Amino acid sequence: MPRRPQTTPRNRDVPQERIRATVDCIPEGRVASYGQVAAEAGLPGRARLVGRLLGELADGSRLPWHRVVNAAGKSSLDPASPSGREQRRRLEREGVEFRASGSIDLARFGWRP
DNA sequence: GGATTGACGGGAG
DNA sequence: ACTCCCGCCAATC
Repeated sequence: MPRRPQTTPRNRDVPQERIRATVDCIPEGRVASYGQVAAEAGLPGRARLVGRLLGELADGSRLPWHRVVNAAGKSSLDPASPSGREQRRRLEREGVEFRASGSIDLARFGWRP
């Protein structure tokens, strides 16, 4: 019987491509949670896959990775790290406001597809 | 090939 | 708001 390839290089990229495409859909000035991105990509419950993917993006990626935050409306990066500050800088430039606690009001800035 | 590790999430207490 | 716990699963030890 022909064996069903489980994790060949080709089909490994399918979920990743769906996630990429979804992140690319988040409009300026809006944020989406990892779980939301996963669900929109047709991969409910796979929030961690979104996080892993974004973590592996090359520096020059044009994907709007900064528009993805966790379900609490906060960045999952260390705010003091270069990428953490970059994320906030980019979001603020798009008009996203941060509370003193560092969280974002998802009711106002959350992406509603 | 088992155990650990996460840019996560939701529920319970 | 916070801790603990469990489900999730590809990558890495």
